[in-house]
Amino acid sequence: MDIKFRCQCPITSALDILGDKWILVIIKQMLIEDKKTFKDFTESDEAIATNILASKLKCLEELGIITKTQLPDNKKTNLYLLTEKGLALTPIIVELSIWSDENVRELNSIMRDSPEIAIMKSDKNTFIKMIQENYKAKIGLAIKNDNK
Amino acid sequence: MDIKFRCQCPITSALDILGDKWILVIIKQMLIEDKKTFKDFTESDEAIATNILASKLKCLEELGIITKTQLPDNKKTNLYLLTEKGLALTPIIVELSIWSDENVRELNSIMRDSPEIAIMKSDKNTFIKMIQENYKAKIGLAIKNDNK
DNA sequence: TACTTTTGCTTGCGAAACAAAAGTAATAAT
DNA sequence: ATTATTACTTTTGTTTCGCAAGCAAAAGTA
Repeated sequence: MDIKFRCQCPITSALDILGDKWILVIIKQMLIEDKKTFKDFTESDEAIATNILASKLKCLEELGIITKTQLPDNKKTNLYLLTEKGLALTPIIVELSIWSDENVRELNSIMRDSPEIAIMKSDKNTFIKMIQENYKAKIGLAIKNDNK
Repeated sequence: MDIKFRCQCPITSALDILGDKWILVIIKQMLIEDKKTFKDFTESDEAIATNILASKLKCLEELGIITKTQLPDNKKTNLYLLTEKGLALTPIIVELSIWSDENVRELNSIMRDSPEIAIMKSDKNTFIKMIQENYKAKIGLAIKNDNK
């Protein structure tokens, strides 16, 4: 499962990792939809097939973008959590959000609006930090309490 | 060549358009590597196959992200240029650049550094505007002078 | 004017990625 | 002990990708 890089360009190299239909969707689900178990992901709106999910999670783990951990009192359920490298993708997710709001809505009639879009645009940096701090707080809880 | 949107999520909808191996690479080549003809693209480092290139250009045109125009004094060579919708992808390209510099370099030993990365990080917004203004100036020239 | 090259594609075919459904093995709940 | 849940794997397609070749129109050259 080794990544092949097409050339020396940093942007193209980023897309060698992120440039597919699912990787950034999975990151988004973890970051802002609170998904962290295999089952969480299978139940999302995007309806990813389980074989694709398994292979993408493995790939993300190998790249150091997520970690897979077991909880002490549950040997079945694995927790998939973003690393710092994964959290660092937040600005990209936010920019995708903004571009989509302004340029994709006209093409997708059923697209919902994000209520935070105005805040997001007016103060991008604090919004990014907010999402990241929020995520860190949540995974702290998840590990301590073993909650769903 | 109609796009199918997976769900109502704005981010996922953006990735229904941008989430593949080539779309953002082509945008990057136009935006910062000055590529604008079919031949320009085929000669790039990434070495895209011509059938993929043709289909992606068509798709981008249909989505209103690029335009295809002929020059008055050259009936053979088409010019592919970014629309405002395409130019609005600049922040995403810049964020990919930054994430790559910090997180992909360790995985791709042959990756080159961008000399502008420091400027990019220190003043993101002006850098984005600079790229966009630069592009607009260039296409103005290209249309007036019909230069290579 | 004829010829050669360039440009912008299309076609055909094999390989890889993606997708739907079913199956499995380990664990947890009843 | 039985059933359900979770996290996968396997199987069987389908779609996308990628290479090589081919081709037609326009442009350049003799």
